[in-house]
Amino acid sequence: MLTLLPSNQTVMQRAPVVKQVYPGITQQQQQLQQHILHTTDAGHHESAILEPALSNFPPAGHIATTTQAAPDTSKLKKPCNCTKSQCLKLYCDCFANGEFCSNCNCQNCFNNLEHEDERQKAVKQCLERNPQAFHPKIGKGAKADARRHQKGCNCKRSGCLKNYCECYEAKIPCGSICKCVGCKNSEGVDGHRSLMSLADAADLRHSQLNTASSKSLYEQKSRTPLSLSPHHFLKKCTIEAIANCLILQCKEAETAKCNDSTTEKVILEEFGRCLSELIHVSSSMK
DNA sequence: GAGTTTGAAACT
DNA sequence: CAGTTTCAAACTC
Repeated sequence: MLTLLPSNQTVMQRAPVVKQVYPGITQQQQQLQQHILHTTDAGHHESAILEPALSNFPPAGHIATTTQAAPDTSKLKKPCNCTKSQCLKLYCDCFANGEFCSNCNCQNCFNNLEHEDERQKAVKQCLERNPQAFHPKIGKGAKADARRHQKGCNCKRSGCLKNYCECYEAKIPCGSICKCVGCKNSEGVDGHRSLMSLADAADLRHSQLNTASSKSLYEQKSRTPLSLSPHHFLKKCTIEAIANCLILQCKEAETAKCNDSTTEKVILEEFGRCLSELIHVSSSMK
C-alpha cells in the first residue's frame, strides 16, 4: 500500500532544479546562451559568467529544460495581482521568475512584449542592485537531498511556520544562513522533518474543506490535490511524507549500524508514530 | 470579500 | 549598512 520513494528523493525535492531558457531572444542569442549554459555546471546558474552575456535578455524565461519545449505557463503559472509595481519589480512573482505576465490579474502591467524596453531597464536595474536577483532562491545543499534557501529567511513573527516564510513555503527547513527569530521550522534533532509535510498535507485538507467551493481551479490544482472524501485522505503527498519518515528512520538505523531486528523495530515504531500523527490531525479537523 | 499581517524588496 | 517604506501574498474574520 505504501509506495516508498527512492532513497535519494524526498518530499523536499518537489521543485526540480532545471536549466532556464530565456524567451523572446534571437536564435543567435539562444545559441550563445546554450553555449554558456553548457560550459557551466549543469543545472546551476553561474552568475559571473551568465550575467554579462545575458544582461540584455529577459532575466530567466519560462522554466524549461534545454531539451524540452517550454511549458505552457498560462496553465502552470500562478497569476499575479500586482497593482503598483507595473510587474517590473521583484515583488511580482512573474517578473521575478523571468516570465511574462499572462492570465494575471495585474493592473498597468509592463511585464509583456509591448513594454520590452521598460522591462529590459527594470531587469538591468534589478541586476545592478543584486546580480543574483533572478537566480532560483532555492539552491542545492551539500547533500543531494538537502535543498537550501540561498539567502535564508528573516522571519520574526511567523515562527517560519506559515507561507510568509520562503523556506517553509518551499518546504525546506530553515538553516544557519537564516536570520529568523523564534524559528520552528528547523530540522529536528531526530531528523523527522517529513512530519512537517504530513502536517502540511493535513493543513491543506483542512483549508480545502473550508474553501473548496470558492477556490479557483488553478488554486486547487496548484497544490497537491486531496479529495474531500474522508476515505481518500491518504493521498500521494501524505504517503510520501510517511514514506520519507520511514526511509529516514531506516537510514538512521543503518548509520547506527543496528542489526536487522532493531532496524525493523524502529521503522515499525516510526510507522506507528506517523499513523498516530495522521489520526491526530485528521480527527482534530472534524 | 474586506481588512490585517507578514516579510521580501526597494528606498533613503 | 541600518532603518524605513512599499509592495503583494498570505492569512483572518
